[in-house]
Amino acid sequence: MEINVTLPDGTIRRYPAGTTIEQVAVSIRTGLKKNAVAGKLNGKLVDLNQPIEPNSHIEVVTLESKEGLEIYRHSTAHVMAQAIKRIYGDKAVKLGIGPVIEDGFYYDIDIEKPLSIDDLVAIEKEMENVIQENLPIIRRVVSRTEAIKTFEALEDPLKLELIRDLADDAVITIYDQGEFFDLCRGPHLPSTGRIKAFKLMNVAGAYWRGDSNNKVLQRIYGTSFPKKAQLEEHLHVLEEAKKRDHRKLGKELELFMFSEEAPGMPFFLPKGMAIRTELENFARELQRQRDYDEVRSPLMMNNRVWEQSGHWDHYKDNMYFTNVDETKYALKPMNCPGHMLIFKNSLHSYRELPIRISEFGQVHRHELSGALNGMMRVRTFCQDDAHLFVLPEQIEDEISRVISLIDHVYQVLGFEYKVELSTRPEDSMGSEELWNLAEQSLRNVLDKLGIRYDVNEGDGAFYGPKIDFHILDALKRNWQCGTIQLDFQMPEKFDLSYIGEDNQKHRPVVIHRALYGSIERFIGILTEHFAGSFPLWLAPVQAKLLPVSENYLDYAFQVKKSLERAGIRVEVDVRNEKLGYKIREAQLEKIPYMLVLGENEKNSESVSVRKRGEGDLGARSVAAIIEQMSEEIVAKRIG
RNA sequence: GCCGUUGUAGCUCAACUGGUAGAGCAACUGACUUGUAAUCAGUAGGUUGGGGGUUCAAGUCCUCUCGACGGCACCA
Repeated sequence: MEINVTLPDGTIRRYPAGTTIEQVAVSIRTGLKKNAVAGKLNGKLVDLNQPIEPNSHIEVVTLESKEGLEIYRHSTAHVMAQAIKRIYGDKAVKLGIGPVIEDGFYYDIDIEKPLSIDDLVAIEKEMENVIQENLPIIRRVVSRTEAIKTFEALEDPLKLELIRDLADDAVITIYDQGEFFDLCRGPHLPSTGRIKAFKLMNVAGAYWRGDSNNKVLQRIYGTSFPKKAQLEEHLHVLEEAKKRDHRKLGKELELFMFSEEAPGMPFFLPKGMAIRTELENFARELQRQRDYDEVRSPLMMNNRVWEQSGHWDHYKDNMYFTNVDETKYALKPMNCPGHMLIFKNSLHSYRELPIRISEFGQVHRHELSGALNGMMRVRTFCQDDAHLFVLPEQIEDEISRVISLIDHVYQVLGFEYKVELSTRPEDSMGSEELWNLAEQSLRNVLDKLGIRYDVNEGDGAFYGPKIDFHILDALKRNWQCGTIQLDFQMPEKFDLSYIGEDNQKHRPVVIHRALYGSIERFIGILTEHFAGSFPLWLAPVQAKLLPVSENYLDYAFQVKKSLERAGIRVEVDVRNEKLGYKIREAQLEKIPYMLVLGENEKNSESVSVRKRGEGDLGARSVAAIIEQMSEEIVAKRIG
């Protein structure tokens, strides 16, 4: 008997009943068999040896597709589990889950012996054996009782828990490969020999089922690729990321430091401070043009303010407290309450609105010790914060203005970005209608501006929904920076009002927003994005003067003065060293412009220009180089 | 916070199973007077993160503690 199936290109083919997906693949193109890892039967992923069904839609999944790669990696995870069981014993190793993740896979296992990186080598070796043996990977449907019996015999409580939680009507499948089998939905590669390039990366602790009340299992991370070259490339990218690590570069370039005396609290060194000041002034100027008023509020306020704002209820676990003359004070974790007090300091007419209050506000948040990470996750940081007090009918217009401001900032820095809308979280304040209204206004603005966005359910702030901006750095990593949050709660809590046209009191709406988010973190991101080679306008030292010998020091200081008068940050290498040596150092410091000064230059009021990334540009008059650099700085040109 | 790893000179790193802490760079001194990625010689630099313990003897072993790193959990 023959049956009809439809292929992705719409053609209908006839095959004998019982034909497998693999046989279909061969019939389409002989070369396809080599690349095929699984199939899709009516849109559902299945194994290659799955027989086709009458009148079904058939697709062959190859290694080139995302799904194909995931199957490939999933099977690699199984091979790893098998190798671990072979080495440490079937019953000594309890298997948790072993899913595919962004760049590879992991398997969570419960095993007495703490595994270290060194143990991974032995596991990799055994994996090679499993691959060499080229064991067929075979799907087997089992009944619930059969599954339970199987894993009871194995004494694996983790798998039993997973089985217990499967839906009543779930089809339970076990995949066999040689002596090894695992509870798994599949699909899988047809055999272990298909795996060509893999590497185990790391071991770490991880809570069973992601719950911190559960036991900690050992998680082994690995990755695999269809081709050796792809694995090499992946490892190379990881190397590159390591070289750009802002903690390493921050130390080498003397941007910032950390001390045991203040964990998670960065010290800005002069060079890092120069970058920070530039970033602040950039934002400051843009805000000045957009009618923001800059303020500064206290770092610490009476605890009753935080009780009033709701921070005490929703945020106290992350706050620092202290006593002042028997009164409880708290270090601010956010700037909003301070700005509410400023708004309340005077009476406001509807004519004044919108009022835009900005602050480079230093906040403190007690992050868990294990969460700290360089400048990326700290316990004190500066928010480029602002609160806009607006009339209800001004909401959408104000928000779109902020969006265009954020867009401008990211464009100048050369970042692509993605937008996310975060909605009401579980632990939220205020009525559902107000939340719905707030979420709707944010959607309206985004839709009106035609901005593509993802929705992040339940990820809003406790006082309101938000639009987050995620920038994409040079290594395509995602960082949440800018944010716009709509807030109907704070005005309520602080009883804010303005006098309307009708001479009555009305409640304003508050919009919280930040462009960089945390300046500390933003500098960390910029450091990695530019690999320490900051664009001229941000570079801590914009030009380094390199006198060829001590005889030209006087001339160097004269040129330095000229550059400084033009507002250029400049240093002179006064050391008694050879030119090559000075160049090497300046190069390692990633200085954008090196200006060499010797006899010729001194005689002609000029400098020899060596530009970062371009090399020797030849001589130029002092006036000309000032002109060139100033132009580049003002334009905020990137590289 | 949890699991694991880790901490040696300003920096980067050595010191076999317990047996006198060492190198390069940087710093300092001197010579050289330098032309596009490292001139030469010399000098100094340490309670091995901190406390306690085992031992004839501890950088090394045990224990407590602090920091950092890789994850997990958390991230208003």
